[in-house]
Amino acid sequence: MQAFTLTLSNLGFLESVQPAKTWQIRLLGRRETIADQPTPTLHDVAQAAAVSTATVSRCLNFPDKVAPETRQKVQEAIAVLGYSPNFGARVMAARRTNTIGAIIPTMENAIFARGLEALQDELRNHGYTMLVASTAYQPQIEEEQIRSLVARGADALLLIGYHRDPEIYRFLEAQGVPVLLTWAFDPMSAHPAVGFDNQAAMQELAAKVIAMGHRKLALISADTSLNDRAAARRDGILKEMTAAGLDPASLAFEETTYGIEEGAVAFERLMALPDRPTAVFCGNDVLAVGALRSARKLGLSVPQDVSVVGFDDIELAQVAFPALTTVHVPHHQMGRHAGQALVRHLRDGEPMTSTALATKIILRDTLGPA
Amino acid sequence: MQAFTLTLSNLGFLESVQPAKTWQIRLLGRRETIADQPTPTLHDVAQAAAVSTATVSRCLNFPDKVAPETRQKVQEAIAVLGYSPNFGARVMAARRTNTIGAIIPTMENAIFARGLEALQDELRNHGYTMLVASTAYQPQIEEEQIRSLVARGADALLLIGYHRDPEIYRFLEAQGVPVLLTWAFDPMSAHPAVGFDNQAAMQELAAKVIAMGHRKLALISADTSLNDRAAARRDGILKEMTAAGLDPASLAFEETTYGIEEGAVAFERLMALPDRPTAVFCGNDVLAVGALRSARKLGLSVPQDVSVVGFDDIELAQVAFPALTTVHVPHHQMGRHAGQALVRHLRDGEPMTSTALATKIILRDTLGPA
DNA sequence: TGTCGTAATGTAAGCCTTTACATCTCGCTA
DNA sequence: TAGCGAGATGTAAAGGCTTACATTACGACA
Repeated sequence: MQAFTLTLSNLGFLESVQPAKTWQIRLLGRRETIADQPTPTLHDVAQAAAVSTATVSRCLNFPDKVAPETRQKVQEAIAVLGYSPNFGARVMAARRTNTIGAIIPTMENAIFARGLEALQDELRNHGYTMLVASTAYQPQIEEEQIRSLVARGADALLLIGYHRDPEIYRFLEAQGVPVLLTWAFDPMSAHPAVGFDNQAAMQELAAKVIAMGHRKLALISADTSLNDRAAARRDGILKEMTAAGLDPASLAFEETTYGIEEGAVAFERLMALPDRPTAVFCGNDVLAVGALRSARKLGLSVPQDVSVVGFDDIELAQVAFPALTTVHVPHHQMGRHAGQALVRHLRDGEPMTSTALATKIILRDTLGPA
Repeated sequence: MQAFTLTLSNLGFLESVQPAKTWQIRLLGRRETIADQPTPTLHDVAQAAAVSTATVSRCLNFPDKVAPETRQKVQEAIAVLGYSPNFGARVMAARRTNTIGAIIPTMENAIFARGLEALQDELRNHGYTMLVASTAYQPQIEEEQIRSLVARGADALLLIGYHRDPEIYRFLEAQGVPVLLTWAFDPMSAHPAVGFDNQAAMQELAAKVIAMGHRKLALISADTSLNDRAAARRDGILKEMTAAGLDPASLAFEETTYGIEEGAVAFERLMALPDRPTAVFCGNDVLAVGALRSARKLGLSVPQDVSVVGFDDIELAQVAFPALTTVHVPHHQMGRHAGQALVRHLRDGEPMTSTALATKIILRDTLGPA
């Protein structure tokens, strides 16, 4: 496209010509440059290269299927015209998009970032594009995003956790869009998932905490009615408390939204309790870091005065001071596995496989004896 | 779609019928459910509602333009069939997507997360969808993502920083896709941007640091050849050093990739220098937090033994210990402004407006006298 | 030299919407 | 009662690409 568009787009004066015209172009809906150059199409390329549209298309999609000299000509034409295939048309004709949509609750806090980056990497290597959308933990935004991504022809969707309106699963099935769930793993569910058992992981941590002599426990969690991971983690604690002969009802429970500030506030409330807990579980590291900050402010030392444990093992955890004891989630591995499952399903038609990954407790400096 | 697809998708036995057929369907490329239900189209809805496709389309796009009873009928048909408009076809016919693409260097570290969330929010409120892609700081992945998003018909693009192959800007202009740059602001550039002056901001911080008596300065930065923000920040320090009569060449300079670990390693190298710096600038908070961790490990106290300052003021900064002195970037405001500029341009045809936002130095606990 | 197979290329249908324009139906007005 | 305008709906073209199928060219083989 070099010479050609260079010339054109650098004729600076054109930019001030006929502003009204620019507006009209917009009304026409045709995407054109200010110089009224319509976006080149396959057809234009074909003409420029003196071949048929089919050949150009093949050049783009199956380069081996066309003779080297022809390919050469076509590529030149593409370069000269600055051609870029129209995705919409392409999708419509081919009925596939090589696109996978990932919908996550939030982009803040980097909770999902690492796994997603791994997923994108895996998908890219196989020619798929990943599109991300976030929902701010709001179910109705999630539904909107799901519909949007489906309408955009996503070949498959990656969603976080199990909990959502059954209606949505039905819609997805009606639309024939495969779904892979992640960040959770429920052996009882029929939906394929690549994740880990939130409940078991938290239970294991709870066992460790209780073994340290803690009897007065607390939990700062995200809204468990909307977030199945949070609920499962809570249940893990409750289960272990029961197993250890503790009254599950004695768990001091704070529900809040994710955020450092929120974690800090919840922690303060907990510390103001008459029968102050000696160990505070946090639904994730972000909340835990808030709790840590709050403890510092209250003049409580961790873990001498109170133990704090998190979940996720995001970078924050090792940077926090004191370094946070938490549950390590294999984010990277999870993203990779999910990508592989998706690709195998889409490309090779294999059934989507579920995988449960192991978590690991990382003992750092915030858990001590009661 | 309720009743109908409910029935169909719940006829569990269908799932085991003719697996070979499923494969064939995939070959055909037609997205169908296992029960061979082709995805319903506008046409199907029109038939079911006994109206024309135009009417259905109007129902979807301009509900007021159709009579209430007709609308009712159509909506029922849509529900019964589980219809979802085909985005590709829609884009092709309407030649607009109401989609804005945002391409960021990374999703890790939450550097861009906050601003993006604000952007998405703003766009959503005006009926636009934001699509995010990340580049892992690799120019050629960025180019790929740009082309991909353009091909997908993004009505506009939001990119980070100025620095990229001029060829790309030409391509974008040839395609008639407006671009808004952000996270940077260069009054000299012709490209519209909503951001802040990285150089001036860092220079201001440098002035503060030098005023504290520091003479031996160091900088841990991202690759300045690929990242104009990093380069501008470095230049801000150099400029202030010159202004203060310090030799800019005396700045101990460590280039590394972004990451806590990387920051830690670079900091260690710096501390091993014969003429150890007393103040270490970090290109961003992530690196700074790494430096802090490293200092702790080396037994150096901050800011008594060495001062450390960051840039960005992401959440990490206030959670770090000691709390990090850094430059506050108005992420949220930036996202909102960017969204507004984009919407005004796209919807009202206004020229894209540039905005320079103010940064602010946040004095916390990591900067002390030399 | 005629036939055949193969590789390269061309032709044209079809994918699903939107929308300009045409048509129809009413209820009014003159 | 004829004529008119407004509102509701229908008709059909267009939009850019892929791909099944048709065609062509050409070398090999009998």
